[in-house]
Amino acid sequence: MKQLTIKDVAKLARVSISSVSRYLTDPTSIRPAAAVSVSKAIKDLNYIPNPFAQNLKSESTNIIAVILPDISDHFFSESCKAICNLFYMYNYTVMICDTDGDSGKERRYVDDMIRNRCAGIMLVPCGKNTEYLKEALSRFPRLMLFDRLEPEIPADMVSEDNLRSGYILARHMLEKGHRRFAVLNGLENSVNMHYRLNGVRKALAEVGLTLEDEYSLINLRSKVDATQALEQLVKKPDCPRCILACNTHLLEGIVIAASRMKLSVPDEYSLAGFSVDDPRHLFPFPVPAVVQNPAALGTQAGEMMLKRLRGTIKNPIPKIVMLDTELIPL
Amino acid sequence: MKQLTIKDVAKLARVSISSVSRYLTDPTSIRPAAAVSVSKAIKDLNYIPNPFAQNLKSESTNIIAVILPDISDHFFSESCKAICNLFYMYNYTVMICDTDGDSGKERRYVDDMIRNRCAGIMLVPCGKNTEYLKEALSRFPRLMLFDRLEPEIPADMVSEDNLRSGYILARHMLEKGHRRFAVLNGLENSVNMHYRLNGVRKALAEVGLTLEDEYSLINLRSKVDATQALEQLVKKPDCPRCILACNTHLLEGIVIAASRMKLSVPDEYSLAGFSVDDPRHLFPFPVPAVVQNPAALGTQAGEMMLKRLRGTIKNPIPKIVMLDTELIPL
DNA sequence: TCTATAGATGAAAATGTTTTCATTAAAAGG
DNA sequence: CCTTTTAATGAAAACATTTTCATCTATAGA
Repeated sequence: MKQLTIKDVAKLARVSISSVSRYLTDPTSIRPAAAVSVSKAIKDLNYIPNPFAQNLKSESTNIIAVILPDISDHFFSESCKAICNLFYMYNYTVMICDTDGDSGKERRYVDDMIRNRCAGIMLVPCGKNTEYLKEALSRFPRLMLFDRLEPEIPADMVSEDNLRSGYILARHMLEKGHRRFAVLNGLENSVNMHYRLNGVRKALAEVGLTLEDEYSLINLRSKVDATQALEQLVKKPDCPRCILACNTHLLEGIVIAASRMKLSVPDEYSLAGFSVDDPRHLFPFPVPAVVQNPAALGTQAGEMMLKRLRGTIKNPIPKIVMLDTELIPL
Repeated sequence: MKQLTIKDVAKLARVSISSVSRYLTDPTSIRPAAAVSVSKAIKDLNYIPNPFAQNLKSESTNIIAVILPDISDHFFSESCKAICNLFYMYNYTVMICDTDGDSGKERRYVDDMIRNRCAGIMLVPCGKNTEYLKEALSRFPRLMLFDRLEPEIPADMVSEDNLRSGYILARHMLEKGHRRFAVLNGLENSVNMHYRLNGVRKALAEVGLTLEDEYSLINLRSKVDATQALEQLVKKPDCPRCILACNTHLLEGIVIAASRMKLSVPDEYSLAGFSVDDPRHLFPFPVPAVVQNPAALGTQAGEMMLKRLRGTIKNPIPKIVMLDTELIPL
């Protein structure tokens, strides 16, 4: 079965190929009578224009590539959903690529998408070997980053203000009277982890305190890691009574541990941290938390991309947007 | 800046266009000396073949479309990740489309992807107005369903065996001596919800029991709904002591409620249900659960698609695969 | 009624590839 | 050394569309 072409439509409608093409881009651009018969021919034949032939001329697609480390992470999947919803309204198609945190995959996806002439690329970099991005940007300027900042890369970026988030979280617990903290952190090579930890440190420093090395744990990779870490921590005779978990997974992990050990929260111990979802619905006892807003992040980043696509922002200098997060207090 | 074409490469390498094209598909198909100079020309010019021109001839892409109701749902995002990983190995690019459970969006995405000549479509139907799929299948046979069965649609399908899952879950609790159950269910229009509930009913029927209408709740849409529902339930004087939650979200919801009310689980009340993640890591007390395996589902479905794409399965009759789930006992 | 102008139309060129086909060059066989 | 076979090559056609340009038709203005 041969492919149906514009030629077949033209023949059936008894007009020229050009007229059919014109009808496709703007039905009012041809004689009404002709428009009717073209329209009928398209329906009758069930004709669908070949997008490759179209793109071959127009030299661009309406595909937005979203490239990120882990689509199964709730934070990213929520961001994605917001991005998809936004671009759906503007008739773009969103393509999500999961790099698994592998810089090789990331690079291949970026190259692939540039080759495929996508309209724009929204990237959450994995954080390793990001040098190639400079070269990619020079070939393809419609590339932006979100969630994770890469200060060296001259691209638009949208991120939550993790430094501030860490700061206000620690401030809040200080105001509650806590003086000694244990902090559970994610992977060492994560920019956001560093910003958050530095935020906490800054708040402590302001009141003349420092974080004890023994109680600043890094490279915890999962809920289970956090559960086990807390179980170990509370065995120590002088364990701090305020435990901060610097990402959602770790916070969920220590809440499970606390529930299991039947710790009295927030009386005996206080837990606090970062959470993607509202901690008031998520946990059995009160846990103050900085709630992240992945949907807002996705929407903001998407809107920035849209502006670039439409040339609303003429200034070619990269723009960096930091989003506020909200602290749900005790 | 004009686009760099194969012509430029040919000129620089002092060979014909055809030779360059041949080199691109198989470098050994031209004289070694020529191959070297073409290779050098490509590098020097930083030439990238135009995929639209390529596709225009070959009339297909290596894009797999995954269309599903909610990418922010952990179950689906895990499936997606598995699908992405699988197809990455085979040099396909995966395109994820979020329909938001809207049949209009779903339909538009399916049409879009067919128009864009994707290699295959993997769809989780939203369950409403699925009639259009028959027509779509007749135009485009490389369309399959996963996770949710649509018995009327003649397409390949891969799904977990939800009837059996509901059955073994209820069996397990019957064996533990329970006789009266409360069951919390998701949305009424979900096929899977019906299969699961019917599985539970079947197990009860086998020992001469029936589910009390008053304790079979449907249309619970979220964790919070489930939390509130359990809080109401336990107020009733004759509330069953075994509470089943027929999806992950609801199970998490009732666990939170039980923790808050400090119910003694599993002594005073027994909770059980369906869970995407291992309940032993997820909950503070023992909760038997049927663990779903979204990654396995994605991989199985992806492999079936791959077989169709390569023509390994010649039989055009749709194939239906049901995956086993595992019960993590008390 | 005739001319000027605007709008609609179709032929043909252009888009960047792959593939076919005829030709040439080289290698193998006698 | 000549013939046959094989391999490599380039010109040109094909792919399905958009766009340019010249032509034609009809309307408006005088």
